[in-house]
Amino acid sequence: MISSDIIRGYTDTMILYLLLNEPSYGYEISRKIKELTDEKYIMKETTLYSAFKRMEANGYIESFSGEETYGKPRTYYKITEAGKSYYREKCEEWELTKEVIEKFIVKENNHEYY
Amino acid sequence: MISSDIIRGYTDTMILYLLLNEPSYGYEISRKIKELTDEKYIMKETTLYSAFKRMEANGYIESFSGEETYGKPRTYYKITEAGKSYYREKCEEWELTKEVIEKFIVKENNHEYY
DNA sequence: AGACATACTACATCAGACGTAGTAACGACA
DNA sequence: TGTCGTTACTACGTCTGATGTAGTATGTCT
Repeated sequence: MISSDIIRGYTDTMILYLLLNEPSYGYEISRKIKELTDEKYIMKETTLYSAFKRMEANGYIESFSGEETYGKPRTYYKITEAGKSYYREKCEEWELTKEVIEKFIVKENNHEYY
Repeated sequence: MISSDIIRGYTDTMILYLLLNEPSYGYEISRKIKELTDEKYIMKETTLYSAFKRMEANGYIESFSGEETYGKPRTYYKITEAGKSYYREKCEEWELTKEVIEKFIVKENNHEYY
């Protein structure tokens, strides 16, 4: 199980990735994250919905209400151009972050050497 | 430049890595991190020293005062067995975290496909 | 009727990273 | 002698993202 604090700063990226090709809504995104990660990461509802608010305020996503509903009426979100651009930045940043952190990580089978 | 919020949760790991083979102190660790990452990450003093406090409280490191000094007297830190064990856990966690996040990352040259 | 899935909102808390600021000892240099 | 640069910290406050707890509401399934 992953302590979600590590993921801090990448929840937005995860959501944006799932919005790249088509609009979606909270519950679906939540399910997709769970599936894609084989349940290794399950995003909390409050985390998800506060990410929506934050990202809409930042202009990365736009909401609209969908008609076809199962349960309560849904709010759909679509990614904006600013959102795509932000997503790309985060992907670049990730490569850098990974590079930095891995300087301080010893791979599993090498722990014996100290 | 890396926004340090991403690194959140791994500053302790970085410090522990540098303490694996020998005790060290604030300024030296700070320099080593800067060097190792080619200045891609520079740990802030406040971040570093509050990490020391936190980790000592958690029993991951132990402090002792060193004699040979240039400038003000130093506090040295050495890693404990609990610290080594925690470090190993963080390394494992990192592999998992990386795996999870990378499901949502598009590599640089593939951004054209959406 | 009650469980369960869907679809949220409100409010409070916590912790880690950071900003700002100040203290202090020593050497080097002018 | 003064002050600059390096070393070596401490104190305090702030910000933000993630989380906990709780509640509301609609529909389907049994």
